[in-house]
Amino acid sequence: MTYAYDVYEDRCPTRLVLERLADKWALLILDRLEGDPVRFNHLRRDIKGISQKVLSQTLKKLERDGLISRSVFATVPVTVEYALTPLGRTLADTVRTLAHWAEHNMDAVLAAQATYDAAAAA
Amino acid sequence: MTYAYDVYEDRCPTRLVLERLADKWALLILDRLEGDPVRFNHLRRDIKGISQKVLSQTLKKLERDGLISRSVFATVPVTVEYALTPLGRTLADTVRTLAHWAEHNMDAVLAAQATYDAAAAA
DNA sequence: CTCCTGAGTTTCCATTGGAAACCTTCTTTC
DNA sequence: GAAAGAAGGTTTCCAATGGAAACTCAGGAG
Repeated sequence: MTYAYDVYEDRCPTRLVLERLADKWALLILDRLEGDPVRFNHLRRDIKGISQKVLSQTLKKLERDGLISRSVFATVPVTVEYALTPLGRTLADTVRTLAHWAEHNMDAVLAAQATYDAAAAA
Repeated sequence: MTYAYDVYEDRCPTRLVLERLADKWALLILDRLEGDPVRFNHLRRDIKGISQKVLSQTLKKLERDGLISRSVFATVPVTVEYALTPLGRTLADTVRTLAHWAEHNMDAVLAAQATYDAAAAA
């Protein structure tokens, strides 16, 4: 089965979706949302280094694309929970693998960098 | 088994690797390099819309991290081939899944966007 | 001579990203 | 009753990144 879409094509709408996923913050957010829903400030604390602006922007884009859902609860102060949608859940395994690949292969990457830099300096 | 690295931590070196992978051009390049080695201008033509500057920069970074290899052949004009390294090959399945997820789910994403935009306009 | 190809580098401008301050509503603390 | 705090953002500003296009260099081909 072939698809009408081709991510190698400029101007294909899939490119826009790829740009959404090919973002370090988006990947970390999707990874973090596996499991129970998480509140805004909880995400902000867990994903160290993300700014509120970028977190807010990224959540909005992921919600628009149907990957996550946003639920508001009328508590005081108001509580907002984010969670993966069924569509977002289809990405969970892939995102987890990619986001954590670095943790498993960091030593190999560091060794490669050292070799490369040594050769470049020579 | 746990790892010394944690991609949720700011300042963890894995963050740098995640930033490398979380890039639309890097993903498309890695995906395209599955299979036989590919030359610079061939990549440029296949990955529509990439500029020479960004292609060159991205290839250099991926090479430094040990994910791809660069081979120069003394033809005229000189030929340069890029290929996945064994380390890069460990990412092949994940990258392919992520890069092509949009192709398989584009209709669902477009529907979600339409719903979101309609609700926002109301 | 001039043009063409492969593999880049350089230049320039527009968009994006991060840091930090600000906003709003309600509650608790002094 | 003034101030501070928590939740969930928005706004502002500057620096870094991204894309478009031109330029480089070497060696053929016409």
